[in-house]
Amino acid sequence: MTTDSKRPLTLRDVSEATGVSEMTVSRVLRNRGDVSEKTRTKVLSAAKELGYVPNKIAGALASNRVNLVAVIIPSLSNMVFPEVLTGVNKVLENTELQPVVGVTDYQPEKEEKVLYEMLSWRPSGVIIAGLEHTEAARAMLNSAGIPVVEIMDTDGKPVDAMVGISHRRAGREMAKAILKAGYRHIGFMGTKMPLDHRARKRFEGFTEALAKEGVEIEDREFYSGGSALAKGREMTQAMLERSPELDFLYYSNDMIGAGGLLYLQDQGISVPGQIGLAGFNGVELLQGLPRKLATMDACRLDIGRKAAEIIAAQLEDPDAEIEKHVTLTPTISFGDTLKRR
Amino acid sequence: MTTDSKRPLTLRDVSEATGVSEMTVSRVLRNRGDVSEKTRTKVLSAAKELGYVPNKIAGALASNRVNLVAVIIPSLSNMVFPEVLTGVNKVLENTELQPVVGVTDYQPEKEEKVLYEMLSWRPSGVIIAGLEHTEAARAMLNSAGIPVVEIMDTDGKPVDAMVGISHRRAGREMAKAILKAGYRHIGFMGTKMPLDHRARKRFEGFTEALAKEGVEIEDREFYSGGSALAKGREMTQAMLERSPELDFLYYSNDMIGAGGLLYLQDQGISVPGQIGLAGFNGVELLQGLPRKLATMDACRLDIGRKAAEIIAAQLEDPDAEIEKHVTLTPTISFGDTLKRR
DNA sequence: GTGAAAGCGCTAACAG
DNA sequence: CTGTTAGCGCTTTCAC
Repeated sequence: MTTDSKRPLTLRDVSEATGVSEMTVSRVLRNRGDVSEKTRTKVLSAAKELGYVPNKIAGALASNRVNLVAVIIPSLSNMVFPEVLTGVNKVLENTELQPVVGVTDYQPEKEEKVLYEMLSWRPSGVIIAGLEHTEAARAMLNSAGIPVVEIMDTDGKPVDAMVGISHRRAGREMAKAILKAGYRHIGFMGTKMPLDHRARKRFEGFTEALAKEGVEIEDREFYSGGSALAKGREMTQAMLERSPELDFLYYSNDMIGAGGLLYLQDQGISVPGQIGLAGFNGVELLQGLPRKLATMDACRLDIGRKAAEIIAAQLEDPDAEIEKHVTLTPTISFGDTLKRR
Repeated sequence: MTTDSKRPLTLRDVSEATGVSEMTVSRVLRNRGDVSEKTRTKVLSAAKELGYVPNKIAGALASNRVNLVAVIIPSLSNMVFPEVLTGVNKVLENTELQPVVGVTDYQPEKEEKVLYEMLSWRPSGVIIAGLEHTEAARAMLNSAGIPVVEIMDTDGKPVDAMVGISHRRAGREMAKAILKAGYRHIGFMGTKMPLDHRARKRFEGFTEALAKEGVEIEDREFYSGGSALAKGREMTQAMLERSPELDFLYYSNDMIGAGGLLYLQDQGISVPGQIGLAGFNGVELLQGLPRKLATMDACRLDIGRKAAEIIAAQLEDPDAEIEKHVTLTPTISFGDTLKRR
């Protein structure tokens, strides 16, 4: 039976209960070294009986090994990072490693703080979103002496390794597809987030590719807070009332794009004939909407997976030859809202 | 400057760099006890200069204090738990405590494993979803000697404290509202998840309240995997083709409900006149859909907040009088898909 | 196959 | 205000 004593049990308790030395108990519990089958079962059953739970704090200190991987992301509330986490989990499940998540709310200072907190637990590796960090954060990553993978974005120089897509290129590709389909009067809607560097880079790539063909964005609007779907509706309505000449709307994420799509349908406006639409992300959630929004897959699952693989591989063999710059290529899906050519 | 040495710095390094004893350095870094302003600044600047990051592993072992709260939830991928986490975070941000998240995928064995892993880090408290756990898990929670709050559900007996809503009652209330509105031919759609006890309890409460008025569910369907929105469409179509006499559809979550709503609109079926609809959860995401689905708020943010408050209060003063059974009352919102009476 | 001793990096508890 | 001494619970290392 388990007892409800105040003090958690220690190896010593198990040792005393079995008459086996602490050392051997430790060996049994960790499956390390040879232990006779007899003592092994004795120890195991005693540990179970007593309800012994090992103290990883002490173990980590003594062995100087912490099987934790810090995963630092900006947000949990838009489905893209949870999906990255799923990818990370999938890979780490097959190892001794365990992810620990920290959230920064897109604030550099908070990122710095979260990173500091996490590093103080001496994790075995760090997976962190983005390539932009405070100088102090970069310094910490540099001197931590553990594998570091920066994820999501590859437009920049990583501290160590990076896995992601080029958001600049993603913006460019979408612009090209839109122009190729014949649209010329383009509006843009996105989040009001100066610190979302990836959205910024997509936007830059987008305008750059348009400019190359002599096209400029004719209207734009940014939002913050609230339900993205509703905001998409509102912004789309406002923009079309203001700029009725527009024939294409590019949204910085699929949720507001979906809101726009629903609005246009309500209005009986023909999509993609009269107006074309595109978003970004490939949100699976939206499958099932009356019409499929054109979008671009951000490879979130693969990013998480690959990042975890790099960490795991590097810990397994620090001298292994590992590809440290992984750029995935997002695929564009035309859906029902962007004419094909 | 920070150095890129292999070995992480220790207190001793800072001590040697300043000529101040380790103990005093420790005091400065933790803001504990009186230290002269002079040594204080000297230590602080040296620590910063060297890039010292404290080792919480060692600190925790020595002080027998770990400022971690284990938060164990079934899933990250449906927006309800991230929202609970947000509530937890909001409260813990104002304390020394830090949440660490574990995910169980709705599997009892995995829950047991995750719990074991987390307890082995000797957290200061546990917040865990649901009241149903394996016997071993319950034993661990019992003997951990730390505050435990079971969340989401209050239909059962908690190990220690609980915060949530009564899902049985939620199901009953919705049934009553539906009957009161005059609907009599009711179909049900939900996830195929024998282990989602809360969905099960809602269903039980629902059928029970119907039965009291002599009404039975006339058709039902369960799904698993895939995009909920799309599944909602498909299931709704299938069910209405099979059972055209239905005048109300009750969905176990808002996403499939929204899919159903979109399908009915496509078909030009009048809602809530010809058919009424209701979901569960109050997903903010869906604001912005052409019509608002009737639903019931699950109080997710409040649950997270309250649970964290209980943990924090209990740690601050173990003898404080704390309400350990908190039942929140979900409010029903009729939206545009359930006739009012 | 098993055990004894030493310490991981820090902090509690004292002593000055 | 500052320093000294003992551990925290485990694992490493070496001895048997």
